[in-house]
Amino acid sequence: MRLLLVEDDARIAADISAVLTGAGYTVETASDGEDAWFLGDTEDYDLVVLDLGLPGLDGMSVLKRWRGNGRHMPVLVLTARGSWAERVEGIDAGADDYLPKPFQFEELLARARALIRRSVGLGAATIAVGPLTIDTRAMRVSVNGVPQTLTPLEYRLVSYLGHHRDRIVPPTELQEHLYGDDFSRDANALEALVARLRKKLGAVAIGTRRGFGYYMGESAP
Amino acid sequence: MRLLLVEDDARIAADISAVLTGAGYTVETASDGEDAWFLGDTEDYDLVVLDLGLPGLDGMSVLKRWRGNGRHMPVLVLTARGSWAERVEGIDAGADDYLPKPFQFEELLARARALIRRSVGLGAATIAVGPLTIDTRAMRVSVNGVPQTLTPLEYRLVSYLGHHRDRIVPPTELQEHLYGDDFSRDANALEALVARLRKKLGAVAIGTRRGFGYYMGESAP
DNA sequence: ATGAAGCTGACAAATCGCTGACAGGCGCTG
DNA sequence: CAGCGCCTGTCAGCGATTTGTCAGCTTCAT
Repeated sequence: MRLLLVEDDARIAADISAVLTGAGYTVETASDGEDAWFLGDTEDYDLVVLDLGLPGLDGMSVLKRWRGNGRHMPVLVLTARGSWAERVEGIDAGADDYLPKPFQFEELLARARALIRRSVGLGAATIAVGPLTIDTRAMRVSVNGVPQTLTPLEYRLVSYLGHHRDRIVPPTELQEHLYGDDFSRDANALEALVARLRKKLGAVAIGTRRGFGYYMGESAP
Repeated sequence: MRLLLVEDDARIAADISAVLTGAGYTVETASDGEDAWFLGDTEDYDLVVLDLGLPGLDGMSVLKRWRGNGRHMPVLVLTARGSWAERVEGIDAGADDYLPKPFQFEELLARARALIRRSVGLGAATIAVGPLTIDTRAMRVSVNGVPQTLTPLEYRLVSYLGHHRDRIVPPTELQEHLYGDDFSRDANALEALVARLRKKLGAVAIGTRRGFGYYMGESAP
């Protein structure tokens, strides 16, 4: 299950992201309205968690634009407590549920589960890229039908690249996704991780475009 | 097995809850319609026991809303004796069974078992996984035909994993089903429980996928 | 040819899960 | 009510796995 988290406060975003990741979701984040709008419009998410107070384009406008463009993924809106006006406006704009801040993480998880279940049910659970099959429900990857044992971090990398197949993903984006904004790590950690993965999945599974990033599937010249 | 008990009279709720807990279920309670609706909408229960006379949102409306949102868990409704009108309305609203008050606790337990068994499918009272046999009616587990003595908590864990065989169950999900939404426990409690179980049932009974969760049955690489 | 970017194998650190021991709580019994 | 036994959570330590770091090597573009 793939989530988009839209939250401008980096610390809060990191916390929420950690909780959701821990619950088994693949989390991507956007910190301003433009980013959020672009990602929600071009990528497929199983759920969007949307904070309303954003720099640039505000959350409500982002939501309206998505719906206007026919994007129907469930959206969970984080509101200030008791802000009725916002809730009413949100309903009109197409929000599916609300969570007043501050909230318990357990409650966030519960609502996220409820929304995902209601909308997708089980959803398309596998992604196929070349010889690879990624089963997002069992969190398992097969090469030519042979299941592989991946570590959690390895799995997250494959999953992310799989969701962004045929696109070159810059290292910074991958680091952000894998490690959040914890910048303590050596840049080489990612390269080492890729090396280990290629050893398990075959060298062709992940491609490199020197100076730009990594990709799975076909990359344009 | 995780149950939601909806009952506004605190004394009655406590009694029923005690009986159900004693029968090996994890019971959570709601004392008004709003609570009940929210919990039933966001959490996964194997059965809901619903009293109709509630303050705030009444039981029948709660049930209708759940069904309207696509929530299909079995619901056992507690009605006043001989209230035919209620029964008919309840059937339309999506209730699965009725129990006229006052009732014997044994009857409540019998109906609860029946509903849960029916919903799990197969109607089978026993689950077989590898060398294990789980008799859900007697709440007993056998290894190669040899009955084992399990504590209530141990049984619930085996039972849950058995119902979800061949699937990796994340620790968070297990905690939720074993302990309800009581989040106070140390993460290690679950590990300790698994260790005790493996000692009784054999090390192979429960598998671990490091970083992902536990499973019973086939999920090996 | 040369420097930067990326790869790799070895090692070290951090993390995760397992286990045995212990203790508090609860119910049962005398 | 005290004493006992069982169930279960907590703690601390261990061992295995996972992940980060480092140093040296290869590859690629200019």
